[in-house]
Amino acid sequence: MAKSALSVGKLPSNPASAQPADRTITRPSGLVEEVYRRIRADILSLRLPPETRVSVDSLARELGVSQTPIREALSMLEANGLVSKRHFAGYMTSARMDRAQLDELFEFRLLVEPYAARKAAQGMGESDMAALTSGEEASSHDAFADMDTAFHRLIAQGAGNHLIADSLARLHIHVHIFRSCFRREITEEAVHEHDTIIAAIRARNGAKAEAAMRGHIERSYGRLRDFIKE
Amino acid sequence: MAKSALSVGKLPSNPASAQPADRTITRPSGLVEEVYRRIRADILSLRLPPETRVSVDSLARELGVSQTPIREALSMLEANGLVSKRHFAGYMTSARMDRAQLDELFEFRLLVEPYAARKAAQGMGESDMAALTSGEEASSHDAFADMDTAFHRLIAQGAGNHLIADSLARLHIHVHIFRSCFRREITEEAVHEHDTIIAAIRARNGAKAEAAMRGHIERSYGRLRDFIKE
DNA sequence: AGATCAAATATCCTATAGGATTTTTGGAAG
DNA sequence: CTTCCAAAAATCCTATAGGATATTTGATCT
Repeated sequence: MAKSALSVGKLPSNPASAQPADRTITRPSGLVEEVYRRIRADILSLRLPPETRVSVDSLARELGVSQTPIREALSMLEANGLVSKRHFAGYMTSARMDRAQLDELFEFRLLVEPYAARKAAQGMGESDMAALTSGEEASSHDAFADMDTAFHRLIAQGAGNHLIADSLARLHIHVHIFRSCFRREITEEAVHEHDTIIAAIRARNGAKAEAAMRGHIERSYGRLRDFIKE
Repeated sequence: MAKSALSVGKLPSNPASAQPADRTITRPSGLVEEVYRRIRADILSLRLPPETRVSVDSLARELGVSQTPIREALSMLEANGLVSKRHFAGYMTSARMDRAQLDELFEFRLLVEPYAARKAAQGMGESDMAALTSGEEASSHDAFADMDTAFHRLIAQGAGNHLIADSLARLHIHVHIFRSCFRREITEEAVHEHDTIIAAIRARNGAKAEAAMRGHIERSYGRLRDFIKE
């Protein structure tokens, strides 16, 4: 994630990643980032399920730090839509997506991701293209979820537009949470669809990549929609 | 802006707005929100130009509050991409868009806004549609900038997808800042283009609205691009 | 004059404390 | 048994203080 004044929704990137032989001086980078990542990880892993109250005091005691950095981290999480705040009542993890939100989310993905796939097929770097993996070798649902996130992230980045990559990354967080609530999704189909997309991108076939991505998202929507009765 | 777990990028909405006869008890809503809006307004009005250092101490003295709420507000602004932080060095307003970022921004708008215009034409509410204004009666560049923001916001909301509305709103902030740096833009053309779009939407002509919006954004890009030599 | 380095200042980051508000608990009345 | 209300507990919100770091200033040397 390159520097970008427009790189809205700053998810503090892991400092230990993507720095092959960086000669920069080690910057402790502060407690806030660490607390941020900790809480964010807890939300993504459902250790903090949706609509769970998050107490500043409790977190301070649990993590052994004072309230100030925790409040800052929660403010950032709030700006990123992972928690919500009520005045004098504290923070709470956001509610799980309902049907209407799922619809909106996939409408947005359907608008942006096929376009991103086309552009990625046309201009993606060779190394990133080689790193694409369908998630076939995933050993668990959690492992597949992570590989799926990486798959879509790589393609979004391959489109060469930070705004596209960032907005899709932000949305994918909620897909991840939603999926984690229902562990019965069929991953085989998704793996096959991923393979089709990878093949189109490796062939530098933009139109085919776009169509394959569109189909993948539509089917993915169908697989997820059934989990909501409403 | 309706409540939405996905309503990422929470820009604390003005509490005095859009509450015609609300019977809810007055919630002071805290210093943080007020500080947030104050700093945000200062950035948008160029009272805090791009790449200006923002000192927590100075702000605390200037606003007469302690550092804690200011730090929280700045954390939110950072998550929204309006300021950036360097550890132990403080906050700084984000840099003005360069050519590459302008290109990415308008590529994104060109992808999303025409689609939003089509959907708005098909399903927009009558009252919102009546509120659409081209900005003809704007008396200054600043006034036109605000009306332009409202114009695009109404259409984005008319599309009925909070994710679309939110992401476009966030991007438009940067368009606003960019434009404010160069006050020589021709607004007459934009007004005319707005009128074309309004006519198409009022006629419930989705295809025409989409095309008109596409043309408007392309021309708007052309008008803004000239301000960057690089 | 320009560059270099050290001291002084300004600022940031985290911790702690006190007042204000919400939530919960417990008991009494219907 | 349920409902309602008051007191207690927990929690939040803001302010202030002290240690740590970056930035600036100013003097010295080449």
